[in-house]
Amino acid sequence: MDRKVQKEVGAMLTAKGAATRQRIIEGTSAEVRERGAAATTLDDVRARTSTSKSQIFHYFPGGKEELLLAVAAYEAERVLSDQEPFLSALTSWEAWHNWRDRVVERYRTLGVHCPLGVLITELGRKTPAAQALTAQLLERWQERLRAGVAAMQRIGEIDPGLDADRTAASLIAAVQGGVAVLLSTGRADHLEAALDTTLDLLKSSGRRTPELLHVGASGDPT
Amino acid sequence: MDRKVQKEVGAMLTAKGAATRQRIIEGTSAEVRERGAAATTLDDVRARTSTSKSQIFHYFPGGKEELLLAVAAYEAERVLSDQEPFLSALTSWEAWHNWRDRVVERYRTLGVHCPLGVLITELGRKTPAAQALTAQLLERWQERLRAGVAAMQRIGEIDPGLDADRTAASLIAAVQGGVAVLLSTGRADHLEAALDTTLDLLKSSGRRTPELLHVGASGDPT
DNA sequence: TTCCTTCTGGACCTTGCGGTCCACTTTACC
DNA sequence: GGTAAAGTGGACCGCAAGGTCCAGAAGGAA
Repeated sequence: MDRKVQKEVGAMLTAKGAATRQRIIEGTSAEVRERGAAATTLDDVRARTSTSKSQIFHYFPGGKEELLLAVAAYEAERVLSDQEPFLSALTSWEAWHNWRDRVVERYRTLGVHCPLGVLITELGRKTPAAQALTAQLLERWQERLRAGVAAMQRIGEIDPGLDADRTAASLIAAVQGGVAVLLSTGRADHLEAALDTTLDLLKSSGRRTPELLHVGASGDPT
Repeated sequence: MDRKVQKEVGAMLTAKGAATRQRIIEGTSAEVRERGAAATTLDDVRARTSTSKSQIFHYFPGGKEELLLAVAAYEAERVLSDQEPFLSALTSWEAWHNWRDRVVERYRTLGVHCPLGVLITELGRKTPAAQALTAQLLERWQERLRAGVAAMQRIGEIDPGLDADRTAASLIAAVQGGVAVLLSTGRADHLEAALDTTLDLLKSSGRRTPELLHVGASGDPT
């Protein structure tokens, strides 16, 4: 078996080459988080990763655009994996709250340096490829949430009359909106409020189903 | 009385000057909506507004940064005024739905060319002045929504136990999140879903108050 | 060892764009 | 109508930053 690794048609990478390529991606990723995509220059990347211009263009012939796209894909993968294991097992309210806490804590820590936010807002609008990548990420994310909602509906904790996909969409919007506000003001209040509010709706919808009805305790938002 | 208009200390504008200044702002605003702030060059502005470099720097000595800040302020004003008269009279569910329709329709029309989104995401992160402007806009917006929630609480349509400010915050997040998704995918589904979901929660919370209790009809989300 | 491919370093080119300068015109007030 | 301030046009500058090129080093298969 060949020790060289095939990247795509016609492109071979040695172990050393693959390492360099990865180093460039991760260095760029860090740079983008700190300064934004537009403000990140190839010279910054070159300095940070101890490489040279020729290497960047060797591994990313499309130049800066191709590099940023690779970084976006790299980050997109992390967005979902960072929410595990909670995201894949939203089968109890405890799991949902753990997920909520994970999301809030992650973005609170990242603050302005949210990788996805940066890439979505700076790349998504111009590059069709980046836009497709974003759309695909959101779809996968939403599908996980939809599955979680459906699971809760099955055990009677969420009103079966609700549209699971639409509900998942509004959860996505809650997160994205909270992050948007966080990015522009530095405060995570909206993120928490939006998630809590939406989760409260889901909880109370379950309580309202006939067989489990026990009204009176109107979901305390604190 | 002087025909010249005082702008700030030491700066006088004739009617002609004021008109030119305004033309520059509006032209830049349009350019930014179409291409983004970073991609908008002073030459674009110059061509579009039939002016010259010297005029831009005459009216905005701080260069591009000052110009964009002026545009941001101009747009921020429009964001709220575009939601009138609904935003200031959220005293019935009809008013709330009219407001919701106005927001959805506006952003659906604007699509990728959302002025606030562009400015928040491209300027907010770097310029402290722009960030302050954004924060202030969100605060004013949230205060209007908070007042609306409080009004509905007073007439028993929303659970008085809810934190009005926190609820308003989650509505803000719903809008911002929907817009964020719209910006990166071109679809307004999330915006609608998030607003509808949140409004449903508020409605059902009112229904749950003791004196108005008539359970069974679990808020149909369609 | 030999030969081919991949990898690396860095000088160099090109261009786009923010910003400057200065001469000239128009407006406003006396 | 004179004069000073405000408004206007456009040539020009400097530099940052993306991108090119080529010579040479390192690595792998025979």
